[in-house]
Amino acid sequence: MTSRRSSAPTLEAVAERAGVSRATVSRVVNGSPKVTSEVLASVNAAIEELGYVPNRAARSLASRRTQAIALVVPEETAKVFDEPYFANIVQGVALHLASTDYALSLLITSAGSVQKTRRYLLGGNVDGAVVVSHHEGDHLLDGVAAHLPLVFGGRPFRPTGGLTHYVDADNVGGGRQAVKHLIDQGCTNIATIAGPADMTAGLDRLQGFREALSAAKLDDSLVEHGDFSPVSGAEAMRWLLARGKRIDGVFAANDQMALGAYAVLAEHGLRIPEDVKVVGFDDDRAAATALPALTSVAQPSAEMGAEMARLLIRLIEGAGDVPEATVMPTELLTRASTGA
Amino acid sequence: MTSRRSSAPTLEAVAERAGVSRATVSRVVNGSPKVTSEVLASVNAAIEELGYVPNRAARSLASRRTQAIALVVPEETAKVFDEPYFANIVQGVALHLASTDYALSLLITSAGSVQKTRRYLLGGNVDGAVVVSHHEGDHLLDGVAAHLPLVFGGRPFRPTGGLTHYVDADNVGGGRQAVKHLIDQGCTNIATIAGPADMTAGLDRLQGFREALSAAKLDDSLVEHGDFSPVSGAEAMRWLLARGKRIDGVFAANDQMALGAYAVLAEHGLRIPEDVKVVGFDDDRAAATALPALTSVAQPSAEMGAEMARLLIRLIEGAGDVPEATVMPTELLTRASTGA
DNA sequence: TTGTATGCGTTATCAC
DNA sequence: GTGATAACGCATACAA
Repeated sequence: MTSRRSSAPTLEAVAERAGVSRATVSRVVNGSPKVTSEVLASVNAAIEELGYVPNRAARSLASRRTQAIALVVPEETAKVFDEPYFANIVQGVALHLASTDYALSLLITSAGSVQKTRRYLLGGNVDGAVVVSHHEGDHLLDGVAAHLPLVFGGRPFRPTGGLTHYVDADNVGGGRQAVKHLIDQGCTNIATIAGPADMTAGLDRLQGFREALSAAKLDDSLVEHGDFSPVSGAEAMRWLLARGKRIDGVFAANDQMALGAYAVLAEHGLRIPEDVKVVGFDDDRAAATALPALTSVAQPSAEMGAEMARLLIRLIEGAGDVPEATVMPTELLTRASTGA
Repeated sequence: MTSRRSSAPTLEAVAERAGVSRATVSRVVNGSPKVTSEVLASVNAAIEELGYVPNRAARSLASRRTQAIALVVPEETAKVFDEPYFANIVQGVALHLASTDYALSLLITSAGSVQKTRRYLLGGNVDGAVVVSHHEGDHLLDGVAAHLPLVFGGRPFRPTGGLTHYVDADNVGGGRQAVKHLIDQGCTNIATIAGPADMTAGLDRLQGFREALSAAKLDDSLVEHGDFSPVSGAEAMRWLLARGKRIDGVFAANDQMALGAYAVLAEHGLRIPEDVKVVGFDDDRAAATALPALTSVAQPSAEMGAEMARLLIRLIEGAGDVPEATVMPTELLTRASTGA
């Protein structure tokens, strides 16, 4: 049996204690400039003495603002919460919000709870939402953007009429960076294990691959798609080798697929990095501990989370100059797999 | 410029549309049994047509309940969010809550925001909280338990007078399990790299180590403490070897330290598992991909998160039979490091 | 600068 | 079973 909370002191109690009206207390609490320093002091004293803390529900009801934002994560994503990427996004968002006055509601949306999520978002529970999703056809939020400020993590698959804002890593640049590094290391026959065609991150990285090769006037036809899983990476690598062409460099759209390829290369008696150099993407935790350690393109996921939160708050507070797209720089971490 | 939300339909609008009073609509919304099926139908129709969704702030203000719970995570913990343990706890809590009517507020508490967190919790923003912490001296929540139902993740360091409930993994049993496995594999000189002395998880695992050795009448004096980091594991391993006694089995209180020990064993020309068998704890993602793959004790972290949420809700809803301690079973995953 | 009065959208206590 | 009506705790035009 736990004892129940003794009803908290209200604004009115503070008003009486300080000998002023409720309105004045409200002003003090909300930091209004129009209040005498004397009154301010006595009110603050009363607040302190009573341990007053404003009731959010009441405040939100009266002000029509909730001071809360939602972080929407699809269940499939949550299940792979151990992908550092998502965990870091969540962390970044939460950490930034901790320095503001906004609370964070974490929403995990399963296939069956789409309606529930929509209702939650549209039910005036939050002032805005950060959405971390990435698949095409997430109609989940169709129309919501018209009613609620939204910031997406990752470039949406299709343009959404100017009212979606998003924060993305520079996937094209990262892909370019990765492939350029392979070229610099002497590779001339470079293949890529691309991501699925329904995710912009995969497509953008592939484009980076093409741009780098085209700039160096090298062949860019060695392309196979995977679904970001290790087995799909192995599979793709098998197909690439089956083409019979020489391959001395591989750029995988993520580390998991790169590591999947490791095994297949070994099967074929190809050594990394002597025979084939490999670069991944994401700087998965497994990258550094792999043998050989995997060179990878890192994206600043925690910072991206923080940036999403920051932009959302600006949108909520009515800033008119919030950029539709925010692209954050990637970083190439060279390791043994490219002979670093 | 995003267009603003067109004020949502209120309960009153539904009432008018259905030709009944607001009270009746409220009853329908809250599933009261005292309502004619006809009225119920028409009200539901109106709700559907208007796309009505109740306003939480108003509801919470009137009912004095928030239908929200907080998940409190200390910042240091958040920073190691990539420890699967915490990510899984968060996931477990969030996923369970998704099947209920409760919303989840994620609170990351930094050293400087302790007061803010306390205010949030005591300010009637939530009906209860799940606290994932584990260090001694987290006075952060002193006294809060008296006002708000709380469920901790992990056994609190000191008893708290009967009003704290917690969910923990069977760390003692897990430690016992790990060491017993080493014994079964033929080890007779077993050492342990224990966790810090101010964390119950570490202490409990150490106790499991002692119990298993004592049951087998083996020496249990080979103990060195680390702080759960890889370097501390390496350090501890060095000290253990420096004692000059033969060691053919090592139980590390977590995988990170076990992997730290890997390198030191190699330096000393000791092979795993031929010369020394190693067992870790947590089933960190790095465990399976390590070379050799690390045998480890896994704890059901996602399930623990779900259980915490479940218990908290029962507390909130006044159940009197909620157990103070809930201990969840661990599982030994045998891999190459113990010659499996 | 400060106080007064009204409203925010629901729930809950009554009568009917 | 259903409908008025008073809270719930705070913000905010408006008056002073």
